[in-house]
Amino acid sequence: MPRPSVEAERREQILSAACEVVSELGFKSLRIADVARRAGTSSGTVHYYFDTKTALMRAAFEWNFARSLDRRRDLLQEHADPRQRLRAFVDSYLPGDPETVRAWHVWAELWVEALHDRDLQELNEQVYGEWRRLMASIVRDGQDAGLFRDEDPVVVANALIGMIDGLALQVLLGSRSMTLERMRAVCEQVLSSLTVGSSA
Amino acid sequence: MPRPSVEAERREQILSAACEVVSELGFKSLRIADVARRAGTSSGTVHYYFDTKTALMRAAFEWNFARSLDRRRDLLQEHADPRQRLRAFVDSYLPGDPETVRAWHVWAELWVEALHDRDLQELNEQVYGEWRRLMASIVRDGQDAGLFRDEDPVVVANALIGMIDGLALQVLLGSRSMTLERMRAVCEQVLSSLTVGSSA
DNA sequence: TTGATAACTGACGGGTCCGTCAACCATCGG
DNA sequence: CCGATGGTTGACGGACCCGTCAGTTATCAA
Repeated sequence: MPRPSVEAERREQILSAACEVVSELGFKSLRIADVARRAGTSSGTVHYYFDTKTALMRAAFEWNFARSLDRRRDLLQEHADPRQRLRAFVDSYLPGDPETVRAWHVWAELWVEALHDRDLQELNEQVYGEWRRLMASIVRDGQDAGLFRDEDPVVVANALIGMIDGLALQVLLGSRSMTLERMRAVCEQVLSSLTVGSSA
Repeated sequence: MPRPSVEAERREQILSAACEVVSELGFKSLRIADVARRAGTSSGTVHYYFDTKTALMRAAFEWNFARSLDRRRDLLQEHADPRQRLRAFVDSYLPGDPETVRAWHVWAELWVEALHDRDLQELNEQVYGEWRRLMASIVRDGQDAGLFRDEDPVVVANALIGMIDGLALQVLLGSRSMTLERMRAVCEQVLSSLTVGSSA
């Protein structure tokens, strides 16, 4: 057995680079050579770890998802109050810091790519399912504590997630009528209308 | 002056074909030759009307938008009651019939393309502005009639549009947990929570 | 009929880029 | 020191496709 395996970290480097390039150039314009350069290696090495461009992108999408979850795992433990937990959770999805923006970009590329790719649709299904599960469970906690209105938590979660997706997209597009701050305001408004005894 | 101008209708044919191909294959995989074949003409003719692929796509996006507006223009006159008007408007965006689905596909491709293209961002800004203006004005009508809660109409419109965008995307992705019917249910729920005196 | 122009065609040049491959390097066990 | 194996490299073949262009057809005015 020669040379201690560097496979894990090299894969990581390449996937991270791939996400960066996708975020900057888009899937359509991504070249293997770009990813290689960004990862500080050669195109041959990229192909050594990922047979095809498709395989690379699929792995990059999965990696992007895994990291998104990781970044939020602790967050859910930090707040005992479901209202604050929900707020913090939603807040973590606002496309503010560069890392979150990058993740959103990759995410958006996945969506459009998945429109014509069954495998990626399956991946989206898992991701979306996980996200919805987390959101619905927070809502349920809040309702059990008598803090949120008594609507179907799954419906509420779907509505919130859909809204966040749609708004984030507009923010990412640099819309002047939907800036980060305005998105934050809309979310605040909607969240506070979820809590009991606040019809205005 | 030779041969009566066929420019207008030929452009229309090509743009329509372009939207169909984009919807089926995605922007990334769209070939000029595909559009030509779909339009029943040659690649040379496509280039006769549109200098570059980029110009073709930009025009196709604009055309898609114009048609979307046309399809809904009458709809807003049909219902005197703002509640029904809002419901019909939202309903017209549900990705049910093939034409609406196709329009959504094109729309989604525009989004992702626009992430890296200032010109397309500007186009998105116009479209989104128009949509938001329509939606907000319905909400305002409803509030004036004392039918809707007294929240900022623009915030409500943004929230609704964001939600519709996000949900439609999941439906288009063939999500098992976000089907057309479930999207319809979520929209119903949210819309009815807008009307006064309905906290459940 | 003839010339002019709009509309159209499809072959092809040229650029791009994926994936392959032959060669190379580094590190280990024996 | 040697062979084996994991890891790496970059050149290149070949496929793909945009945009050009020389040539063709259709329609009109004179």
